[in-house]
Amino acid sequence: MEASEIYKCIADPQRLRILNLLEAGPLCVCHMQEILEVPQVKMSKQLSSMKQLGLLKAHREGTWMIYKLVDPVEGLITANLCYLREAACAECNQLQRDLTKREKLILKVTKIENDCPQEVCQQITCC
Amino acid sequence: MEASEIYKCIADPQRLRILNLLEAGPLCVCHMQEILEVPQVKMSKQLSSMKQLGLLKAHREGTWMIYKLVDPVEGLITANLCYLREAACAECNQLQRDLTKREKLILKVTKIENDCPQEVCQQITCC
DNA sequence: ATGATATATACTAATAATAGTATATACTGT
DNA sequence: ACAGTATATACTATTATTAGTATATATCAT
Repeated sequence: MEASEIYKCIADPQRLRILNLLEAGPLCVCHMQEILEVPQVKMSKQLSSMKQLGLLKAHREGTWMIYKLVDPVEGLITANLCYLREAACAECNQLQRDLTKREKLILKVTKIENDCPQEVCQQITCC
Repeated sequence: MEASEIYKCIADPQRLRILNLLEAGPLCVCHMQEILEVPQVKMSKQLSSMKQLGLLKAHREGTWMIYKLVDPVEGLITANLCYLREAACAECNQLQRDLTKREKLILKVTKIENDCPQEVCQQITCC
């Protein structure tokens, strides 16, 4: 994959946030939507463009679609996320907040609502 | 500066190449033009957009305009150039070739033609 | 089969980015 | 003042990206 394609992808803050979330583990669309507070259409279109680009893959679990980063993760993505998580800019702080929000959400849907896609809830110790 | 602005900038291979060249030292417009083989208008417009963004600064030396990276160089730029110079993709290889071409050109204009902007030719041992 | 939930796609409108041509400016040497 | 070189800008045409609304598909529970 060419570098410019990757940069074009992460030049959109929303897409960068998606990659940031997924680097921490797979997530289903509706939960990403909830974390990022973005309309469904936009979410879906961005995910599909990233899938097409070869950064993400998806599979279905019931009515949920679970997205994850392809393995191995594109090095340029990893390197930049790593850099940004330490850096100081509005967008960088957002990435941290998103990860926190993700933790809380997974806990909620898993332990409290008991309604979590298997692959997502596996990330916490209860199941 | 927000990360997305920087990514939008380097998402254009041409602009990335400019940053790559300038990280090795200041250069005047016409020499960058020669190295990148790009029309004057395009060169000028890209430089001015990067200057406006706050990544570059310029000063005049006779009829030449010498561009350089602002100091300190934006960390995200440095980190990415560093990564890409080691990486393997068409654009990454191009960056290496550009640096070689830059060396040769500076040598030519300095030693052979004896017609080099002071700040540029300072980079080689002869003057 | 029907309704509910989650997700994707088609289509359109709106906006932004790029490229090209022509022209302008700044400086130098004569 | 004039010609030549280097660079920048204005304007226009073209193309790409994004956003929004409506609609379609897939799965599940009843």
